[in-house]
Amino acid sequence: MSNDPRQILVTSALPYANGSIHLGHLVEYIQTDIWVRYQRMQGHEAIYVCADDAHGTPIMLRAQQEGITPEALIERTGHEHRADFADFQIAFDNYHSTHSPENRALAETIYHRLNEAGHIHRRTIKQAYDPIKEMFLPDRFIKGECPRCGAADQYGDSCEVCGATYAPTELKNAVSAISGATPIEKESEHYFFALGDFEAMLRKWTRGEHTQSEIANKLDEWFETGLQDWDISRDAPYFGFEIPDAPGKYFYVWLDAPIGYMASFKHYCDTHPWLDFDAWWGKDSKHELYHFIGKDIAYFHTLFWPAMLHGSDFRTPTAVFCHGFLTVNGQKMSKSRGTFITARAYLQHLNPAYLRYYYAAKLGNGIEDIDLNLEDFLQRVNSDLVGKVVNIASRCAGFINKKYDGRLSDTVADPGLFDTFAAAREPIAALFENREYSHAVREIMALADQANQYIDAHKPWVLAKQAGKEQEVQDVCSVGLNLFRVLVTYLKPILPMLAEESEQFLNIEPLRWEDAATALTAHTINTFKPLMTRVEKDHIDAMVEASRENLQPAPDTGAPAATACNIEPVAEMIEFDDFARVDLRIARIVKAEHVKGADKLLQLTLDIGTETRNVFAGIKSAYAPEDLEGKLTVMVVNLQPRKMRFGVSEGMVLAAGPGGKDLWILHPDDGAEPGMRIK
RNA sequence: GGCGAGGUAGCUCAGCCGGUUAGAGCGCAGCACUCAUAAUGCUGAGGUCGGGAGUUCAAGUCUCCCCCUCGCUACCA
Repeated sequence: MSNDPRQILVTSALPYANGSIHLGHLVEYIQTDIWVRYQRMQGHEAIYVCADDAHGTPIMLRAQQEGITPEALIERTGHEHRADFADFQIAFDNYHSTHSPENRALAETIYHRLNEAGHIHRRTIKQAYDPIKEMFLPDRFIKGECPRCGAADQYGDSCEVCGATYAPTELKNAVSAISGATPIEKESEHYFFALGDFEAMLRKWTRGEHTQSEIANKLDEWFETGLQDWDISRDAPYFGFEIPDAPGKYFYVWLDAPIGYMASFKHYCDTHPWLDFDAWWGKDSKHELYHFIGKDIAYFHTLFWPAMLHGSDFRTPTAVFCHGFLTVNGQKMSKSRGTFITARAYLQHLNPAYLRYYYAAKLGNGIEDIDLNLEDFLQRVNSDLVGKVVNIASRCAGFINKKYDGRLSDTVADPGLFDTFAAAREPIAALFENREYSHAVREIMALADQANQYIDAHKPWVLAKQAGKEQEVQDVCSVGLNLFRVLVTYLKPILPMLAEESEQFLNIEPLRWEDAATALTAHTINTFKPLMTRVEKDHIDAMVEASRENLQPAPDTGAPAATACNIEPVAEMIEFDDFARVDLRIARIVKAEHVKGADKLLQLTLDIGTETRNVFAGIKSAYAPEDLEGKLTVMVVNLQPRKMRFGVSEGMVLAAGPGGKDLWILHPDDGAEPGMRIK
């Protein structure tokens, strides 16, 4: 493994400055960090940069909601993010912000170059506009009734009840989620990036082993669909960078976000003058550039981003590495289940090393999702790390410290076994290099088993009681500690803190990968202190409990739930006959149950006197099934049955409220009976 | 609906180009040991490899159909 030092620039995706880092984010940062630390241990120059993604409508609105400036918001979030990452030992060389002078300059440069080369087009488009807020509305900020199934409170792009997709303008009774006003259509000139100009280049690039095969497949699909122009401008008011010579037009947040990688590196160069920005980002750069991202943003990183770079005379990435999503206990992270766990909530209860190890033990180089099974997490960490690895040091150190003054033997008593351990550094290195961490961990733990078997076979505690066996005891324990040292070397990218404390214990310089090749002999170590304690079930439970949200879920992304106090305007007048067409009845909820796979639905069985109806109602967020059973409510009985994903809904129950927890179904006064018509 | 990934022991996962009685770790049971953070070692139980059909001398491993899970997507990036 004595290759020439490589120059490697590595990035993780930029977290959005609108929310906290959570366990899902950390999959990526831990994955990247392990890779970077591994490269550094190999003696390569690996520079790891990241930044907060600070622009866009959600940030602007969130700041307004809190009554602060966007700058203040992103400043605060930036501090929070940095602290979270630092505590998880994510070893960024530089952590910057997309709202920075470097990013502005680079975004402008790239834009100018693309524009001069004719890759920017201008076109007037129609968009929904909030006349009160005086701003254009992104799809997610328009709510209304689904044009297909009539479900209320749907976003402007798609219906979460029936799955229909549509333009925001098709939404019925649409309102701005920001002001509650009815959006109007308004024209505006937008700027587009002609992605199609780069099809040939992109086809070549994506075939060149710059992406995983799964992503390459996906790209083929996108090529077949055809590459569309990309809308890269947004109208004021917008928190971002104004487009040069285009007053009132701003770069779309996704335009300057990846440029943030460059900006962060540029900022780093300014304090590290021996680094030449152009040598890393220039068109003919020989250095390596890697982006670690989630599979959800592959489109941006494997199409837009290389095209933008290529079109503006910068280098393209060496590779883009995608990973899957995180599930907790086999399900999507959920606030009500307490599995939506922020980095900070985790840190308040558990050691970050546990999570780093567990993720490593599950991460491969594919794009499969990984599951954090909390029960498995506890057992795995305890038995592997505490029971196997740390135990090796623990069971040997006592003898060496007490009987031999901390002195290791002059020779390696079992060179064959040590060589087995040392020789593993090459295959394990290859696994780290290829991001096959789970495989690497398996190999390392297999070695740990061998080490324990060795100690068990030689039984120093028995020898210690026999006169004349002093040398053997020292030898066996010295071998054990040497094996431990090799294991720690291999685990160091994953567990830097454990490595550091072990280096202190072993009284050695920071371990490099090649140190695994040679043994420590005739060397004095320090007293052993427990290097890692067990995961306590109580702590996991406490973390989950603390993360469980019983109250109103906080608006974490997208549209703020600021509509609660907004009263919809009165709809247009109708005749009595129009109303009479709607057949409303008193119904008794005889059964209410969860719908497997549905996020928002409850399945209700309603007695309307003459028959029972099966109705799916989007009220799961507000009601538990058991609270509904037996109650009377009001339903529309002559609504066309609707085939839904989970079955046919034969009517609808009436409810009011903005959604989420704030949803209330109607109850008649005492005395009403199922089947009675409401008129 | 389309596409992608997946469905292998209780749990988490390996199984490359098809080839002997299907593996690992954890968990479980028994035994041993007591140096070690009740850690470790040995032994064992436990799987018709989602279901069905096919190709083959031979199929978790290839083909087709079906079922289930997850994700993306549905003119949106």
